[in-house]
Amino acid sequence: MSNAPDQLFKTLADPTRRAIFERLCRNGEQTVGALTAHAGISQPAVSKHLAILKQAGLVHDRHEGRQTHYSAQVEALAPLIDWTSQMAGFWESRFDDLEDLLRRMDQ
Amino acid sequence: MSNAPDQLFKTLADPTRRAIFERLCRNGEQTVGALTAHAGISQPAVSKHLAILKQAGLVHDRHEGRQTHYSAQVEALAPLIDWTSQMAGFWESRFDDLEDLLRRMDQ
DNA sequence: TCAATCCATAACCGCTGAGTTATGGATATC
DNA sequence: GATATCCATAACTCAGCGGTTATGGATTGA
Repeated sequence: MSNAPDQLFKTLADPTRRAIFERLCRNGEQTVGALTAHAGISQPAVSKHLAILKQAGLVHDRHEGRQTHYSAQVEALAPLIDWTSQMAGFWESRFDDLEDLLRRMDQ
Repeated sequence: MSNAPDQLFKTLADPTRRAIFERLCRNGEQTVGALTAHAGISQPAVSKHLAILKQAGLVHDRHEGRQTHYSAQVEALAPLIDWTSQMAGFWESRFDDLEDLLRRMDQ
């Protein structure tokens, strides 16, 4: 089982899949048919992308008759933000260590 | 040529490559040999990962004799932060009346 | 100078994954 | 009930990518 940022990065690495997610973020809930109309690929391909996005928690599906409505779950991006700020934090703390070292050397 | 977030996502999607980047963030500048010692893969594989990280602007290399020192460039993560906050922003603004109207007109 | 070390590149290989077409189940429409 | 539509899954293909070994250039040390 992969950790959260790993799955998020892999899921969002594909441009087509990211475009679908972006569209759901911009325009809100969409049916598979509407998404397929703009994706430039076949309907099964879109369904597969949606399944992967759902697996990553990035989208939510709602069944209504024979259509399925998908919507973005932006909260799922949280581990990505965490990872990024953690990396920046490591870098910053190293900088702080250097600053601290230089300050002590100065005395 | 792919846009910035696309290259970042693809580069960071590989766990081995991301581990190398994380190590550089945590521990600062490292030689290829030091990175290879912890990566669990061959030295050429590490060099290839570093080349891809460099291509994405995520690392910087410094040649010193026969060794090459690599260091993380956390600033390169900026487009990732931008993209994430943009997605969150779209999600927020979907409750705006004008955007909602435009969305329904588009369908 | 000769040998050893460090790293990058080349050439190759197996697997993953994104796309396709085919199909079927479920729902809507006639 | 018959037909059409929406979507998901199955089966398959093919390119790209991450790994390997082989090799060589550059630098260091004996």
